[in-house]
Amino acid sequence: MGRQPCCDKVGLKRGPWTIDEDHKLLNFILNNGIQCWKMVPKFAGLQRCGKSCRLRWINYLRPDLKREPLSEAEENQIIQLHACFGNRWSKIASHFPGRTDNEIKNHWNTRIKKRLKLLGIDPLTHNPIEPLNLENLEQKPDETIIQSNMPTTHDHETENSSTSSETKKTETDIKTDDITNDFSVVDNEYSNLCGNLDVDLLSNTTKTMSYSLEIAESINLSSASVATESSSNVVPAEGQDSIQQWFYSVDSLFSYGTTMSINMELEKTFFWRNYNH
DNA sequence: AAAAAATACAACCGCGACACC
DNA sequence: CGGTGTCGCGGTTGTATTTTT
Repeated sequence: MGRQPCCDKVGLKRGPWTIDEDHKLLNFILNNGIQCWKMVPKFAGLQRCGKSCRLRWINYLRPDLKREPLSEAEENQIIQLHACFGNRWSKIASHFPGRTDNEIKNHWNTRIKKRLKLLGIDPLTHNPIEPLNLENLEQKPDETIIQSNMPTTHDHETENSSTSSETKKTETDIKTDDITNDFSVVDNEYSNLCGNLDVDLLSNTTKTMSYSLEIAESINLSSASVATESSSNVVPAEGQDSIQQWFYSVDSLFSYGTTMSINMELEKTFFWRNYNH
């Protein structure tokens, strides 16, 4: 037995709203508020279903909506958030007061996707669009790929790298059995670290990650990607965030092209863990 | 100037989540 | 605890407008 439709569509009007309908709906909601959308059309005198009324209110009639077109700054922020959240439009829209998820979704589909393609970036994965590197595909599983892209403490010339790694391990209570790749760096090693870090590969291969943040630093990443199709499947472990959530939580600023820069707050020790689940 | 194609955006549809009974 | 109703979300479609041929 299938679910019943949300409303009886017989006799209900569809298609574009008229000015008169808008006035009725607007006046009703301003005077009575919203208790139950199903009841709204009935009491407002509209031949519409509640769902249609809700959509019209949210996307068009709400008094707090911004009417002006999305600015370039907003567009850039949408790209950044899309890299973090994927097609979770309501989540993205929640960062833009006065903007709707529908508006942002439409803007993405009609403009931003083209803009990214012109820049040579795949709007789905945020990866640079380039031919597949078969050599890379033939590489061994996760840890091999990541290790080749992730710096290790001996890549850096500091004297205390190893000690910081050991120190950090004692600060976590994650089961080490699951860990296939650990590293940590200290203070001013970030530029080296991130210059070699391929975030895209990491998001494809890393299921979960552990991190901690404290001191303001600025780092550069060699790849302009954080979120990918596969990374949308990331399942955060208890007490941890997915890679997308992590990048968002540190308020990253992406610039598209061959490099991506991120301004973030980092702890003295930046600790990255990779798991095979 | 007219037709065709492209674009932008409003609106609809189906589904999952959640609350309530 | 399962059934039912409502809401909200994301994908898709429809249509008005603009641009191109």
